[in-house]
Amino acid sequence: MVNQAAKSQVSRGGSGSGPGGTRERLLAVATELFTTQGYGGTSLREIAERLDVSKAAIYYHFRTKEDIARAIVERIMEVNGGIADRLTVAGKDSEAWQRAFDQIIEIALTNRQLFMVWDRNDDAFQKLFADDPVLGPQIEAQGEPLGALFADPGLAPEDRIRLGCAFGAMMGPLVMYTTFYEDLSTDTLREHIRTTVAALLAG
Amino acid sequence: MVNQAAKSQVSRGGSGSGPGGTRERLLAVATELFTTQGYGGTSLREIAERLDVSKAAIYYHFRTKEDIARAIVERIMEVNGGIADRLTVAGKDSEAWQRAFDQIIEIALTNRQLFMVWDRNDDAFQKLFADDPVLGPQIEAQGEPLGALFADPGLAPEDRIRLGCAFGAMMGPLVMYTTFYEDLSTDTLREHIRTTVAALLAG
DNA sequence: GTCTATATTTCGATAGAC
DNA sequence: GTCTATCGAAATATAGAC
Repeated sequence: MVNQAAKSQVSRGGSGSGPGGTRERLLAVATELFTTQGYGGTSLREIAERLDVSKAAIYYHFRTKEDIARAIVERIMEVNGGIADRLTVAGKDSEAWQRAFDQIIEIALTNRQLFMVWDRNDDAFQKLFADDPVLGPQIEAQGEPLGALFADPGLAPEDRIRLGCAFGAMMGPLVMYTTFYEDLSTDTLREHIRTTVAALLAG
Repeated sequence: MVNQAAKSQVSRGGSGSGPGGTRERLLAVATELFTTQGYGGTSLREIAERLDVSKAAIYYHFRTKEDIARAIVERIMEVNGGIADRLTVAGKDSEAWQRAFDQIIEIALTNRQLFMVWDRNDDAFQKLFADDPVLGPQIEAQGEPLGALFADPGLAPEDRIRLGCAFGAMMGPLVMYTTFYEDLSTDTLREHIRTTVAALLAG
C-alpha cells in the first residue's frame, strides 16, 4: 500500500507527480463529474474512461472511491477556513461585511470548481465524513460561522435574510449560472459582482 | 401495465389516489432523496425503505426509475414555464424586472422543494430527457429565457451580472441555505427577499 | 504504474402468487 | 396493490502479472 498522504505533496520532479500527473488529473476529472452527476451518480468506470486508463489503475492512487471524495473535501476545507475567518472577524458590523465580502468574492473567484462541487454534494459529503475524526470536525467548524450568521436569533430577520441573499448573489454568476458568463474575464466578474453585492448590503 | 398518465390525475375518491396515496408519497420521498443524494445517488431500495414497502411495489406505480424523475421534472416544467413568461415579458426594461422578480419570488416561495431538486439535478435531468420528445423541448424552452438574459451580448456585462446576482440572491435563503431560515414565516421571507432583491436591482 | 481477470455486493427490473 | 423470489447488469474492490 502506498502512503497517500506523502503523495499529496509534490515531492519529486519528473512525470507522474506534478499538475499533469495521473493523480492530479484524476482529481480534476472526479471534481468535474461529481459536479455534474453527483458523487453517488458517478462510477469509477466513468472516471477511468475519461482518463483513458483501467478501473484498477485508480486503486493505485486511491484506496477507495470515498478517498477520492476525501481528497477533494480536504481542499474545500482549506478554502472554507479562510471564509469562516472573514465572517467571524466581520461580526455584526455592517461596514465590516462589505470588506469581508470583497475578500470572500476573491476566494470564490479563484476556487470556483471547488465551490461548485461542494454546492452539489454538500449533503453527501457531510454524511460521508460526519464520523471522520479529522474531516468531521472541520466540516462542522466551517458550517458554524455561516449558521451563526444566517440563523443568529440576535440579528433582525431583515439582516439575516440580507446576508443569505448576499451569499446567493455571489454564487449566482460564479457557481449556479456559470455557463452564461464564460465569455467574461475574471476582472469583469469581480468588479460587477463586488458592486452588486455592495449595493445589496447597503440596502 | 397500468396507464400512468391517467393515474396522475386524481380521478376517483377513496384511498390510494389522493395526496396521501402511495404514488404521491413516493414522489415526495423521491424528491427529497434526489435533493440530498442526487438522482444517480438514490436507489429504489432507499425509496422503498422510506415508504416501508418492497422494491417491487414501486413498479406498480412507475415503469422505471427514470419515470419517477420524469414525473418530478414534469411538475418542475409547469412551474418554470411561469418564470420564463415573466422574464420574456420584462424584456430589457429595468423597472419591469422589479415586478417580474416579485412574481418569480412568489413562484419560488410556493414551490421550494421543486426548486431545490432541480437545483441539485439540473444537469442529470437535462441529460436524461434531452432526447425525450415532450420533455426535451420543454427543458430547452425553459432554459432559453434565462440564457437570453444572462448571456445577452446586447446587454452590458454589468446588467447581465446584476440579473444573475438577483436570481442567486433569491435562491440563497429559499434554496441554498434553507435550513437556516426554517424559523421564519413565508411572509417574513417574502417581504425581506423582495426588498433585498429590489435594492440589488436598483443598484 | 498500469493491466487483465475475478470476487462480491448492489442495482434496476421482471415473474408470478396473493 | 403489495409481496417473495430471482435475473442480468453494473457497481466497488482485490489478486497477481508485467
